[in-house]
Amino acid sequence: MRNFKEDASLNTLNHSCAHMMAQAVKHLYPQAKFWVGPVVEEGFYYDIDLGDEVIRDDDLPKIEKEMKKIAKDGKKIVRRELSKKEALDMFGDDPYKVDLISRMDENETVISCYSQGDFTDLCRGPHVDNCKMLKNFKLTKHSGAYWKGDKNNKVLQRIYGVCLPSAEDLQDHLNDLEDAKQRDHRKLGKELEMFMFSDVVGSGLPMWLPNGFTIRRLLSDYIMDKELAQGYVHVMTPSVASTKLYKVSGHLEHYKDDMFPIMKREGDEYVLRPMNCPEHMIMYKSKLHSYRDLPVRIAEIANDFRFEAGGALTGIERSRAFTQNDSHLFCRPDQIADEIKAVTQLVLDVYRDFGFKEYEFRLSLRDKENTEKYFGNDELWERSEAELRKVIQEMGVKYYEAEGEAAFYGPKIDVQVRSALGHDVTLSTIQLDYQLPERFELEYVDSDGSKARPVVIHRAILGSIDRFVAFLLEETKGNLPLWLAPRQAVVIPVSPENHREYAEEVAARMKREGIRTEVDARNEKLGYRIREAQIKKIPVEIVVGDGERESGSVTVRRYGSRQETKMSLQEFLDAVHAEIDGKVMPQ
RNA sequence: GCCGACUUAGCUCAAUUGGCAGAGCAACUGAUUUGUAAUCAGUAGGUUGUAGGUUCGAUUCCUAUAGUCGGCACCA
Repeated sequence: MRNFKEDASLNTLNHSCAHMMAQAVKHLYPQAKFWVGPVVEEGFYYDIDLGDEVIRDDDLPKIEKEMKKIAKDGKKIVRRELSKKEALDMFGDDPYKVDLISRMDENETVISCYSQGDFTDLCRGPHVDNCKMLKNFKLTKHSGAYWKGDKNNKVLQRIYGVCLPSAEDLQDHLNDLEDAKQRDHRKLGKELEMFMFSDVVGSGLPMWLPNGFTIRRLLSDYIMDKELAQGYVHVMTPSVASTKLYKVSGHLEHYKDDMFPIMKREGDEYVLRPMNCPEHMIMYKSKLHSYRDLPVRIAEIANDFRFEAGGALTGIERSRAFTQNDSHLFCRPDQIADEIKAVTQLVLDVYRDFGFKEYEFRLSLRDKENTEKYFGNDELWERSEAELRKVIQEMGVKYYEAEGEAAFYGPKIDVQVRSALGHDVTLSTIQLDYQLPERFELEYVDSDGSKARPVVIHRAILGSIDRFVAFLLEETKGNLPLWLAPRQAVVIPVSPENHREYAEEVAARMKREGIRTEVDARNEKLGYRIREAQIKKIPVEIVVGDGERESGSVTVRRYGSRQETKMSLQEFLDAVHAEIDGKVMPQ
């Protein structure tokens, strides 16, 4: 997908188009006042104050029509540079522009504005020379957006659009967007019967159907095996806990409104747990640890519950009941670097196994201004941020830094991926935490016999299994690797009447060898049953008729291919086992 | 939670300005006995998300509510 922000010429084009849109909006809504209209990765938008009016779906075509008129009219676009005073004089009656101008540095910033016909707007530029270059645009969506991103502020009207050099480019781009919708995990999940929702069960509460559950089971086994090989131990803790626990951890204070409400019984208070770190802290504390025992790596495939805001729910990418592939590493300060490196390496290994190539490491730091969220002492924050930065640099992986993305208790290394719809979401996370050991008064006995405080590393590799499945479905378009496919093979007798017995025989052998196999001996034509198997994205289709039965062989066709290969049953089984064991990704 | 849109059969979608709610697929029944992406015929399937209201009459208009979708805010 194109990146309108990073491509310089697209950036200029879209920036200019944002202004042209503003001009059109001004023609149609004379009261309109404009905040900012930046270029973003998916195009441009402009935030507009329309007073009491709001933008509705049918308003976009009207604005587009006006924009077309302006583009056709083809006014020149003229740049002018202003002093701060001139700028304030010029835009003095517009509180939004005054807000922008007054925050500009008088000496360093050149304040510029661009004019086209009857419209002038403040802008850094650059712009194209003439409005007639802005003919191939489309307004894609609109929404309310809080002024300055603060929910206490007024809601402005935001209109999104894209502008491309040619009509063909624009059409291609719109087609790409349409294609992306086809691999939305919610669509694939429904079609392939992976999971479902019901408003009777409740919003944001996924139910995993047999196909989806099979994938979850396989993924859980996969990651637990990896963890076992690295010295993790697995535990299980309850999905409900006393609020006392979350008072100690600090979560109740920070996230009360994002948790399912408190349940009261027999004088006690309970919550559905939003995460499971505190339980692991308590487990660690249940016995005395020697410095020799560390690191202790406690892992759990844990169900957690968060009352996500209604507008945040997105299928199984973001739900109210989910399962974390969580772990807490209790280590000595001198072990931090090695542990984080091992975890980072595990992330890389896992992503390679699944063929993920498009992902970014993000060093998530605190926002120093936000002392409400990021409490604790500066020195500890600086130290832990520096530690993570050092390790990630030593690993030699590419990363970027993001302020204000840290957890309240410490900085993180997050691994970000982009969903089919373009959402930037966290898949894996590694978090360094000095706070929880403090709050839970964790200890180990050091080599000199004194009590010392361990450091905790929170980490999730698959992240939430739910979100991981969402991403996997989108990446593979539902064409899953053989080892993960819920239905691995279907055996189709050419004639249900004559070849059913042999088909059952082949399927029985495969099932005995652990291959998830079905027989499709329905009274339908072969072509029909092949088509169904393809639609269900079953990786292996086996056709058996007279020839196969007589020679004890099978004819194999793979998902997405039209090639048929006849081979002995044994040969076929060997190939399938090799592919499953090798966790081979589809090409 | 905020702004906007949507909700019709199991699924995907139709239904002129308010006038008897339809199609394809799936399901079921029968015929056909199949060699690589849809065999033919028939049957059944709905208080049009829910609750109110306007009207002689509401899928259509109004109000409330739930869910979904696109953004915004949030994301331990």
